[in-house]
Amino acid sequence: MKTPNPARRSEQSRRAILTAAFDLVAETGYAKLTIEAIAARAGVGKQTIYRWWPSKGAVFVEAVLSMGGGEGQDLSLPDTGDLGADLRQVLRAIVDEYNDPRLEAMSRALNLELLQDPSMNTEITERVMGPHLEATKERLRSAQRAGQVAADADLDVAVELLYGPVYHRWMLRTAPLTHAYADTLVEFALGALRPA
Amino acid sequence: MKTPNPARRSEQSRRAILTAAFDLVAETGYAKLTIEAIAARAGVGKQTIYRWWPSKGAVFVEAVLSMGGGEGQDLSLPDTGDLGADLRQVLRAIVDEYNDPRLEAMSRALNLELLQDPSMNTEITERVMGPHLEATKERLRSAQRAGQVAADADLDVAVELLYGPVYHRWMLRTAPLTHAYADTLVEFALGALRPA
Amino acid sequence: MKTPNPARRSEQSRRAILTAAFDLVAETGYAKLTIEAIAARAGVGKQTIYRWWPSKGAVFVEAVLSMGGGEGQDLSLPDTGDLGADLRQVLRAIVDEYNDPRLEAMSRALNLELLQDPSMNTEITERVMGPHLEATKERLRSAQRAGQVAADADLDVAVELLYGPVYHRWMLRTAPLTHAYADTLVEFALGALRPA
Amino acid sequence: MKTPNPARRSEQSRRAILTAAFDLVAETGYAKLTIEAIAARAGVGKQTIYRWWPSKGAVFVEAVLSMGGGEGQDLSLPDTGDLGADLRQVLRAIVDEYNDPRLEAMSRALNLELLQDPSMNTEITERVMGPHLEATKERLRSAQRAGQVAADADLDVAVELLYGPVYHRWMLRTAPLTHAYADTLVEFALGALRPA
DNA sequence: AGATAACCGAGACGGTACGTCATGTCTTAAT
DNA sequence: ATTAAGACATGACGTACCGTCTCGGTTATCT
Repeated sequence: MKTPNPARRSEQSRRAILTAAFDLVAETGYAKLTIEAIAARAGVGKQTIYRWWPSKGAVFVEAVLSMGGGEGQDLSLPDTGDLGADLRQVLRAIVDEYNDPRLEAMSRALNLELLQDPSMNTEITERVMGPHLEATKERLRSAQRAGQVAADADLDVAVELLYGPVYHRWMLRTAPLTHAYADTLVEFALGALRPA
Repeated sequence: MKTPNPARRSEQSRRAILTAAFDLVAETGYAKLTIEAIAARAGVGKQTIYRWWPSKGAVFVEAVLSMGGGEGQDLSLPDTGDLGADLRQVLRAIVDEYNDPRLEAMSRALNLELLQDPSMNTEITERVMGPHLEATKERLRSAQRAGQVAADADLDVAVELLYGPVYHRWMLRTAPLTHAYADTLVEFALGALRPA
Repeated sequence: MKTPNPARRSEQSRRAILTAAFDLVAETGYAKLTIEAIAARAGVGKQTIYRWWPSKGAVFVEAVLSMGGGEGQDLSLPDTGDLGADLRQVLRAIVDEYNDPRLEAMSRALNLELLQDPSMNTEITERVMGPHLEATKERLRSAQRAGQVAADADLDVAVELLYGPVYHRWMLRTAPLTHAYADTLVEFALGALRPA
Repeated sequence: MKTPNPARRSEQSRRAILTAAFDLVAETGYAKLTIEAIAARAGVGKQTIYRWWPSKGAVFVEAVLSMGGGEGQDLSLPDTGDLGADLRQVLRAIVDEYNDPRLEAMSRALNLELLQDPSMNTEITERVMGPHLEATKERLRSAQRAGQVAADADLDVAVELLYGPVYHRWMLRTAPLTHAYADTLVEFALGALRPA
């Protein structure tokens, strides 16, 4: 198994493959996504996929990254001074995303890959979810400076306090994800984080 | 396709299938679990599996339920009067479970199935995870009666406040799951839930 | 690799495969014969072919045997008492076969398989060509009894003296295969075999 | 597709390719000979092969011609005056060649190519086998002049009478190729060819 | 001497077929 | 009627080569 030379790589094929993968998931679902289908749809030989990606999961993750927004955008949270309002806005947006079937399917697929292939973990966590978590942490840091959040609060945990419950409810479908739920969560979080 | 008659079902085959499925996951991982492998290991015809279960996920879930503890046991939390201590004990136990490779693999498989097959959701959520959530809710209700938790707190959300973060951290592997982390979580939760 | 159980074998699939293989060679030539094409044409899974035959060559040979006349027929040469006339008739018939594009293609394929796969040799030699050689030897034996052939002549070699040259000329295409050529050959052979 | 300019052809690459092809057949057999393997072994780009040869068969034939003796040598048969002795010597040598695994493999490959690719026929027949046949014909012609062979005998057929049977027996493996067999063949041939 | 072609090595590309694996359906014999 | 056994059509897997197609890097002529 010799390693291919990236300099000679066909950018056209690369894009065709990512587009095909992304569209196929949107159209038929991740379960029916196959390397053969991607290759056929992209008008590409299977080997071209196997040459550059280790698994269909890797193709999909890269497709999501390069299609869905990409990495160049600004993910930072609003900072109006009203921490509660700002967090409510973000959590409501997340709830909305989970309620959008299209985005929900992508999220489902991403999490599935996370579970299936540990080697994929870093890729997904750091590049897809990480930035959002980091941005939220930044907003909390700002609030900390403003004295709205306890100075000694562990902000990594604080972020999980906000997102963990939504994630839990989404994964387990224990109850519907509503704006009211988002608001309740923010209220709880503020209670937990408030300075002594 | 006629529905089979459960009265004539071979209990011996049923047990052999569940045992085989459980052991195979433990030995080779859920990814390599196949109907054919289960049938071969159990010394059973493939049809016997297809006759009684809709998918390999269903076999696995039933295997986990019947092997791993089952449903007959008492899941209720300790109630020493010290809510913080009781919750810490539970969260630490959960953290320990996630750190046990054997149990972690099972949890992984269960969540994977959850993501893959929506029809499996009720089964898994209600029978595997539900009881734990319910027991925790019960303990919180007791604390509520004791005035340690705000009377108007939404206990469903309160439970998620405890488990959501651990779950989030486990799934995303953002940071190690430690007892200290469990304790921090309990502290935050108590802050969020304390009466006004 | 477990050996399959011939009792459960589908006779219908077997015939469909052999027919498909035979027809495909006739239509597109042996070079383009693939297992996939046979399976597709026969409406059969590839595995069903791999289960029962070791190679496409084996399928083809069995196809030729079961289609092209089969083994049940009488291959014995005419015995009019005039050895020369009888042999001329046979050699002319062989020359005609080699000149028939359809039969020539089959012969080509058979000989190709012979060269390619030594394990196929016995099968082809004994079941396809052997009977003809044996029948010819039988006719020569009769001539030997009639005193038309030297009593001590090695009949195996005698048979090769007749067929070897035609075969050589056909394979190497050194010159056209005509009835006159067949006659010349018989004349030479009679000269070589005549009693002292 | 423009025709390349032979003047600029790299002699070094040509030799490397032929050597690689020849050695690969000797080492792994003709069946496993691929253009890619030749190119890799020769340290040559695939295109260089495709530029100068129409098929791997053509490469191989040229390799055999340029490696195995070549065309410059004297193939003429001994002419001691004793036709039988001279022919026996030649046929025994041929039998020995067929019994040498190395040479046998080459012969196998050559005949396989003959069968597979009609366009290769002239090349192989005329350049590899033709000279031997012609030399033998020349020896017979000499014998004809000496009155040891019938004046009206068709010498093309006479040559086939000698080589056809050996070839037949080799291809079909109907019986072992021995010196005794070679001698018998010569005896038969002399009987067939003797003047009336 | 400098330009400019051709060939060269390397190897990526779209394809086709390979031989294997698992799916879910089916048939058979036995219990 | 259920079972163990396993053949079947289907479809995807990951690999091997095919023959074509760029790429830069040498030659080797031809201005």
